[in-house]
Amino acid sequence: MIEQTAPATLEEFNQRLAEMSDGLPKRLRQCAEFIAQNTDRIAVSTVAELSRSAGVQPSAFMRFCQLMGFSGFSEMQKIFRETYAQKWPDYATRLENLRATGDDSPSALLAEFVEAGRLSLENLASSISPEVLEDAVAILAAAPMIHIAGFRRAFPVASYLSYAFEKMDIPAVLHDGVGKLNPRHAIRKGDVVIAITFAPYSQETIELATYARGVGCEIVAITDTMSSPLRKIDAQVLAVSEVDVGAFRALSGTISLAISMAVAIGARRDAALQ
Amino acid sequence: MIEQTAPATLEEFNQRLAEMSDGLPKRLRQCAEFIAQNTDRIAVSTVAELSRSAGVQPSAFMRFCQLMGFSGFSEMQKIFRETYAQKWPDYATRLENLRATGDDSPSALLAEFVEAGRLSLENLASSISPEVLEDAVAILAAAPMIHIAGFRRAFPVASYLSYAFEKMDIPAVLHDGVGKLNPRHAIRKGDVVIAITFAPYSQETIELATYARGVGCEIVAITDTMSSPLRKIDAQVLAVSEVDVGAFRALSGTISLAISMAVAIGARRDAALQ
DNA sequence: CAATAAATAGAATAAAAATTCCATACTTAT
DNA sequence: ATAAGTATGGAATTTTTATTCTATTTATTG
Repeated sequence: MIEQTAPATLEEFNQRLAEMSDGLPKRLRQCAEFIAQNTDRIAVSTVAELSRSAGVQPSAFMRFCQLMGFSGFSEMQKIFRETYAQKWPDYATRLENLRATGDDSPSALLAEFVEAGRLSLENLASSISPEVLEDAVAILAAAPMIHIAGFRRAFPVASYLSYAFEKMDIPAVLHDGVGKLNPRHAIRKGDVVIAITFAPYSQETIELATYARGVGCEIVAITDTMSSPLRKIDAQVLAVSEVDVGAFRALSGTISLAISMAVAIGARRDAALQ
Repeated sequence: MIEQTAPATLEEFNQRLAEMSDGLPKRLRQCAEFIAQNTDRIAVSTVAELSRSAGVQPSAFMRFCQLMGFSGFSEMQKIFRETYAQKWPDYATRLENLRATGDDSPSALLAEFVEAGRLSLENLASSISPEVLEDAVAILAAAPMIHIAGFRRAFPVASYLSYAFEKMDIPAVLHDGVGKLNPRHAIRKGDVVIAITFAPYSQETIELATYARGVGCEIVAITDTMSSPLRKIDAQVLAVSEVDVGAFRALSGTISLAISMAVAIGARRDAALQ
């Protein structure tokens, strides 16, 4: 055996695989070829599965792992599981570590939020179904009046929606709770309500949505995946799972979803006028 | 226990998770919440790893799997390992797919905003200097009172800051322009103003900041790189360059910066009390 | 065409992981 | 305040998975 150091990254792994695969005996070559074409399966398969798919014995596959420079299959699998896990790091643990090292500098925190934001955006891209979004936009584009409800940490999202609708001359009311006025009289049958709330769900939003549903309004909900009460009132639910940093979240995903929706509604209305 | 059929797809899984998570005892709720936010790690982790990250015992985690309708963890893991292969052509491709559904479809727009948000966050991470941020945090942590000014599209950021400060018991006032009252009388020497504005710069924010500077307040500005008027009044400037999509922007970078700053200030104050 | 080295298959063993079980702590209702 | 019913933590057990060993086959070379 010539090489001793194990590849530590995906790049090194591929390079190693390429260098190695000349002049390999039959079964080992089978392994190399199979892996080259199914690299992604390493993370989620067992030796037995992979070797069977490659048409070799488990022991042959083990020898292949060792030739690649790893002590065995588990060590090789590790780099693939970690590469995968990098995209979904465990924030609870990472914060724990950050605190442990005493590193609560503002820029370390910023890095956390940036990373959390990026993750939320990636989640969003894969979790929002085009159909559900399309339905929500269709409902809102047809609304004579849009009511926006979102308090506490959902309020920034609500206010940005309100800003966007104003810019595009779309009739919308932001229910902001100023003066503790009861806003219900403004909600009429046929209007549509955008309700934004996350656990712990704010009572005002739920009540407003429930009331509106009662008088025959459609509800578009921006909420989280877990047990949102808005699911129970037959709302069109857009689920966003934001990644928290400590007790706060960056809202990146939620705001992106909201603004996309607003712009899509604007475009839909413009089209309808022509 | 009422016997339920196990979810067979990701959608069914999420649905099940949502309907289940009401009235769950503590540990099982911890499992549910952890899994809701870390669904993708199921494929590449062991029960021991997941339960440790969720802060529960392996046996609790097993009970959770069974409540979800599976015979055990392995059966649950199976559906994630099987769908893994389809997810691997990952983020780039998913965005591609989202875009492919049509040029002005809501999901294509969403893809644009997601991408813009990611770019902004990357920019932010590399363009904010740790020293400047540190200075801003130091100034704000020492302030007897923080005034927050941000209107129009900066208002969501301002309101989120206000929310965060309230949560952490930090004295702060959001100058929101309700009732067009003149807020200046509330600004006293020694207070600090956070001014948030982007081109085209809103007059109210500039005026407020200028006035405050005049009476001896320090100013922390969140603004864009180009020739912001706030640079002229000797403010501590944090520059964010957001990427626009059409006439709108996703605000991801700005909000992430703001919330990190707020949390850092909170930590600094807590430390000072001990 | 031996003689030797390399490669392989399959069984045996070791290690790790999942799953179950049970004593104990906690809730809830009376 | 107490008993009945749940929920929990931790250890014990079972199952699965990785790894090693060895007899046998296949290739290589003088």
